[in-house]
Parts: sequence; C-alpha cells; structure tokens
Amino acid sequence: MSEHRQGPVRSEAARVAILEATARLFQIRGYEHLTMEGIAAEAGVGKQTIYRWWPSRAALVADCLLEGRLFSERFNFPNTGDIRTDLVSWLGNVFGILEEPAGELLWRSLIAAATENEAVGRRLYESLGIGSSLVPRLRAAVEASDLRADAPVEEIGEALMGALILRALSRLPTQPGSAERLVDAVLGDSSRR
Amino acid sequence: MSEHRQGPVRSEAARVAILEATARLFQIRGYEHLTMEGIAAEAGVGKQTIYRWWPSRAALVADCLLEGRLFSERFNFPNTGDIRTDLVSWLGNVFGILEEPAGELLWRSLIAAATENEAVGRRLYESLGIGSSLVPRLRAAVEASDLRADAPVEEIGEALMGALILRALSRLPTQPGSAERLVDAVLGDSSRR
Amino acid sequence: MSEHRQGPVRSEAARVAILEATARLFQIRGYEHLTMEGIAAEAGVGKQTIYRWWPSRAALVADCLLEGRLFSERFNFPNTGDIRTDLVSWLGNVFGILEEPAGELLWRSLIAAATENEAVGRRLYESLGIGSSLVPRLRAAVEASDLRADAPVEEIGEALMGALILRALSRLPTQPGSAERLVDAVLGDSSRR
Amino acid sequence: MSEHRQGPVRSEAARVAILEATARLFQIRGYEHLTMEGIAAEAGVGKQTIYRWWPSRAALVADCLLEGRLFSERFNFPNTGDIRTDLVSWLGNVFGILEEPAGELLWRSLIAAATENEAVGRRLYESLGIGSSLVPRLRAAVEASDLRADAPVEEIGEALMGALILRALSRLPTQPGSAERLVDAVLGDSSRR
DNA sequence: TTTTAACCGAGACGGTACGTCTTGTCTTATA
DNA sequence: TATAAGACAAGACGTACCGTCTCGGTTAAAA
Repeated sequence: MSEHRQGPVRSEAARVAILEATARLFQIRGYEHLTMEGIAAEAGVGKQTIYRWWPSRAALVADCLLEGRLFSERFNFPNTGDIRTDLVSWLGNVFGILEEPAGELLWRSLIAAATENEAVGRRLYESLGIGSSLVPRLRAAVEASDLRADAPVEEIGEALMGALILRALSRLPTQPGSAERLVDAVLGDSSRR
Repeated sequence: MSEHRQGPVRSEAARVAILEATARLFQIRGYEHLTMEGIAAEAGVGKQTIYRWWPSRAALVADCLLEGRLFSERFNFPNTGDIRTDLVSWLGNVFGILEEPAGELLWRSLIAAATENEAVGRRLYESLGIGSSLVPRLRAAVEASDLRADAPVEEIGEALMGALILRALSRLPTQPGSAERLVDAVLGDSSRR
Repeated sequence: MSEHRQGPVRSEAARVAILEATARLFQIRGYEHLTMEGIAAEAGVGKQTIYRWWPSRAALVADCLLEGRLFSERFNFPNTGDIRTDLVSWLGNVFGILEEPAGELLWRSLIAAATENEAVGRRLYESLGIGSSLVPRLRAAVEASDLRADAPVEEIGEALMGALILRALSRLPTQPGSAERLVDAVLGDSSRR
Repeated sequence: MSEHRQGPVRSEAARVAILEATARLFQIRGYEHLTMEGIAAEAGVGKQTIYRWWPSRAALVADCLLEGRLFSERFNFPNTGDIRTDLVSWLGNVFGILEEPAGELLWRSLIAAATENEAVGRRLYESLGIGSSLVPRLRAAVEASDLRADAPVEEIGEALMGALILRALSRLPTQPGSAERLVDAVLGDSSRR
C-alpha cells in the first residue's frame, strides 16, 4: 500500500539553478527584462523544466522571495532597545538603499512583480515587515511598555512600508528629516515619551 | 515672421481617440494586457501615430492620469469639516473600491504602470493624494487648528496612501475597523481632540 | 559456461501493444501525426520500452508492415486466370481505395514513412507488389504462356506500383479507363492475345 | 473609386531571400531537417514574414518548385529524334542522379514534401514529366508516327515517373539494362519499329 | 534461496522547433 | 506632410516531442 510515485524525482539541482538564475537576473536586469528564456539559458535548463514547476516568472520571484534570495541583510531591522531610534535608523537605511540605482531597481521590480502575482505581494508584505522584523519589533515595544498597549501595530507597520513603496513609485528625492517626521507621524501618541 | 508650421497639424481627434482607447482598455483589461497594437486598433489609428507622440504605453497611461480619464469621482475626498471623519470615510471608501474586482484591477494596474514610468508614479502620487485632495485637506485642517501646527502633513499623506498601495499588493481582506485604526495611527498626537 | 542472459525476457505483451498502438494511430492520424509519446501512451507503455527495441517511429511502421498490420485484404491480388483482367481489376480496386480519405491517408503515410526509412521502402516494395502478389502473378502468367517468356516482369510491376504512388502524390482524380490504359501501356506487346 | 490598399507593399527582397534560403537548405539538409526557424535565420528574415505569406514549409517547397529553384537542367529531356533512345537515355540519366547521395536526398525530400502537400505533389507531377518534357515529347513522337496514334501517353509517362519514385523509395541498386527494359515495358507495342 | 541483471511503467531532464504575439521602425497611398 | 494601414526584423511566449536518464517495482536465470 505504497503512496510513492514511480519514476524519477524532481531534480534539486535544476530547482536551485533556476531560482539562482532568477534571482541573479532579477537583480541585474529588473523584473521588466526578466524572461523565461533568459532564465532557462542562464540556469542551463530546458524551458519545460521551468514550466513544469512554476506557472509564471512571477511565481519564480515569489519563490526567490520565500527562500530569501532577493533581500540582503541590509533590510534587517536593528534592535538597540529604543523603538523610535530603531525605526528612524531602519527607515533612513531603506531610504538610502532606494537612492542607489541597484536598490531602486530591486525595489521597483518587486513592486512590479507583486502587481502581477498575489504570492509575491503577500510575501513582500510578510518578509519585508509585517511578518518578520518590523511588526514583531513593534509588538516587543508594546511588551516593554515603550508603546501604548493599544497601539495599532499592524497599521503602523503598513503605514511605514506603504510610505516606502510610495516613495519608490514617486521617485521623489528623500527630504532631510523625512524619516524622523514619518516615524513621528505613525508613532504619534502611541509612544510614551 | 510666422511661428506657424506648414502642413497638417497634429490631429486632435487622433489624440483624443488614442487616450480614450487607452483608458478604456486599461480599465477593462488591465495594464498587463494593454498593448500598443490593441490601442491603435481600438482607436482606429496607425501605430506610428501613437509612437510619434508617446514613447511608451506607460506614457499614455500617464497622460490619461493627467487628464483625469482614469479616476472616477469615487476617489474624491469628502469635506464635512471634521478631518478625522473625512479621513476615515475616504479610506473606507477606497478600501471598498479595492474589494471590487474592477477597482482592484485599476488600482494594481496603476501601480504596475508606475513601476515602469516615473511620470505615472509622480502623477499617481499627486493626483491621488498628496497634490490634490488629501494633503490640501490636511493643510486646511492645520489652518483650522484641527491639527497641530507642526503636524507632518506630507508624511501623513504618504503613510495613508502607502498603506492603501500595500493593501492592494498584499490582497489581504480589509479588517473591520482598519480605516479607523490607520487614521488613529497616522494622526496620533497631531490631532487636537 | 552459459551464454544465457540473466533477468526477465522481452515482454511479448508490450511488443504487441506497441505495434497495435502504432498501427491504430498510423491509420487514424497518419504518419505525420504519429509520435513516440503518443504511441507509448496509447500502448500503456514507457517510452524507454519502445526505444529499447526500435530506433525510430519509422522502424515501428516497418515492423507493422512486416506483420501485415497495415494492409487489409483489399489489396490482395485476384487470380481469375486471365492476367489482363486481374491487373485491371486490382488496379481499379487500389484506385478506388485511393479515393477514400482513409485509404488516401494510409497510402500517403506509407510513402512518407518510406522516404525516411529504407526498411519501410523495401517492405512496401515487397509486400505490396513486387515481392508478394503482383510479380509472382506475372511470373505465373509467363509460365502459363499468357505473357511472352522474355516479358520484363519486374519492370512491369515497378511501373504499375509507381503509377499508383504518383497518383497518390499528385492527388489527381482517377480518369475513367485509366486502369485499362495503364495495363495496356505496361503489358503492351508482352501479352499474347 | 480606388481599389488600392494603403500601406507598404510586399517586399520582393524578402520573398526572394526566403525562397533562396529554402532551396539552399532543402538541397543541403533535406526536407526532414528543413525548419522554419532555420529558413528565417538563413534568409535574415523574421519568422512572421514567412508565416505571413506561406502557411507551411511544404508550401515554400512548392513555390521553389514552381520557380524552378530545385531542379537542375540535368533532369531535362533529350531530343535526338528517336523516342526510344531519348527515353532510355533520360531514364538512365535520372537513375544515375539517384545514385549520387545529393540526388537521392533531393529526390526523396521532394517525395516527402509531396506527401504533406498537394501543391508539391501536383507540381512535381507536372514539372518533372507529365506537364513539361516527358509527355510533350511522347506526344511529339505520336505526331511523328514514332508511336501508335492511340498510345496512352499520359499513362506511359506516369508509369515511367512512378517507377523512378519507387526506385527511390526502395533504394534498390539499379540493375544493368533496367532503363531499357522499363522503356520496353511501357512502350511495348505502342512503338512502331 | 539468494543474488543480480535486465525488463517494465512512469516521467523528469536538456533541447529544438513550433506557430503566435508584440515591439518599434519603415514604407506606401491617401487626404 | 500627417495619417491609417500594415510589412518588416527581432525575439519572447507557452506547447509539443525528441531521445536520454533515473526511479521503484518485477521477473527469472545464475550462483
């Protein structure tokens, strides 16, 4: 009474080669110029092998996101103990990344991929803030009584990340003090100074 | 010393037909399926006539945005006198639009177009909030002393619009009370209740 | 010091299933649409089982030909005693088959297979005329002194079969009396009327 | 009341380049290895330009045939005055071509193309014998009373060409004297020696 | 009786070519 | 001379098969 399928098993080497090629090309050329043929060639793989396991290039990007192949540790959230300092420093850092050409390309490409694919959107949402570092850090601040107990941490997280996305889309240069004012706006009376 | 060019002048009829076709197809099919050939056919116009005046489909969308061919009055900002009520009502309204298939398509399509084209991004930023209704209304609230004089109105606007964009990308269902909490978060101690 | 191989012996069931599937698909879809994958699926067999025993689809067709899985008895040569009558009747019969869609498909498919594969060509040559019924019947007519002793029986056979093939390739409708004239042409002064 | 279409006219340069590339590749590689992509690359043309004017590679071959891009003058029919001599010499000549690798490939490729495409079949039939040189020569022989007035010239032509095709398919080596015997068979009592 | 080599089905793999679609440029005839 | 129409070179799309290979399972002769 076996549940096992007959035949060859999925090739892990091919899977990894495809995701690596995807991440590499995504970062260099951007989502707009990412093609299935390019990925197949870069990975040394037949196109059918990609289509067998992923329905679209957006799904490939979603998997890269899930496996952490697109974000560097530069997006990590600091933890100095003071939530306001951490937020300002993280935000300033990300603003900085946005002003590098490569960072801007990556960021806009991720948004473009998210418009095409639900999973990319969700994973972007999770891996970049709400699910991973930002909101948990806010929750910890609530625990530590650095923020009011009823502070709307999810909405604060969304407002901050959303502002980052908007900044990327509008391509406006970051104004000095912008990070501080944004943190002030969203933290507002939630903080107990 | 005339400044007038010889020969036929740019056809206004063609210009309008092209923008109308763009807006129509954009709303029905989404940015992803918007093609230059489709627009030319829909407008009854040669492709070259489009390329002569616009460099890309994103530029067409930017012009549609500029001429108000994409937004309905449903995005207009209310003005009841109370800034908090207005914000919550507007936000709830836009969340509602996001939950309709057509609204979601339009919204995501605009974001997609913005990732490709700076002008679309800027105009989205301006026409949807910062430049037009939202931020001016916030400034008015400052004038009327409904908000603190030093409230970071631009950052508040960015945070709200950004949250909307993030919501569209993550495709998460809107939680009850979300609009209120978001307004609370961004208004915070800026409001003088 | 045995010469016997270890392991199971070739599966007759698989062999028959493959040839049956080949013949079935060849007759229904034609040689052009005959694929190894289609045969494997139709036969319920792994592709490797086919490739283990046959190098190409043409080789499969050659084996079908050899085992008589493609020709019906409708191609059999009659024997009334009069060689001229027999030839005219057989030729008319085959012309008739050529005017049915299925017959035309089969005939053209066989020619197509023969262009790719020597064995198919040879077996077509043998099984359809020269080797089996037509030429032996001509030889018998020589024996019976119905034809001159030095009649070029092989060439007569080739001329007749060749005319059939040409007719299939040109797709011209058969003219009335064509069979008779063809027999007159090739028998010519070989017959002793 | 104009009947003229707007827009650019079909490019003669592209048409010729495509047919030349087709003929070249057909002769070198054979019909089996003739691909649309290969032709497009060889001709320096987009694939769409081929598909715009021809539905299939067989149609391309048919046009090459029609424009005489595939046959050399080696297939021309001699005219010494004696029909039997001419037939034997022409047949021997073609048998000779069949024994060269390039000639065999060309010949088999033409047959393969004819199995796929009616127009190729018809043009092969016409350009190679019945329509052009062989049958007219036979008719001339009838005129000159070298053949009986009621000789079935079409059937004689078909029988000869068919024998050539069969010879190509069976790949049997030509026997000495074969051309003579074949001519004897088909001319038979039609000739007035 | 155990080993073991070859068979079997299934199907993943790197490829090639398919026929379609769209891009941005170029060409023609019309207005 | 701007336009509508549309041909052009280029190249990506997603699909179909190719022929090879890799699995787990199954025989049946050899050890």
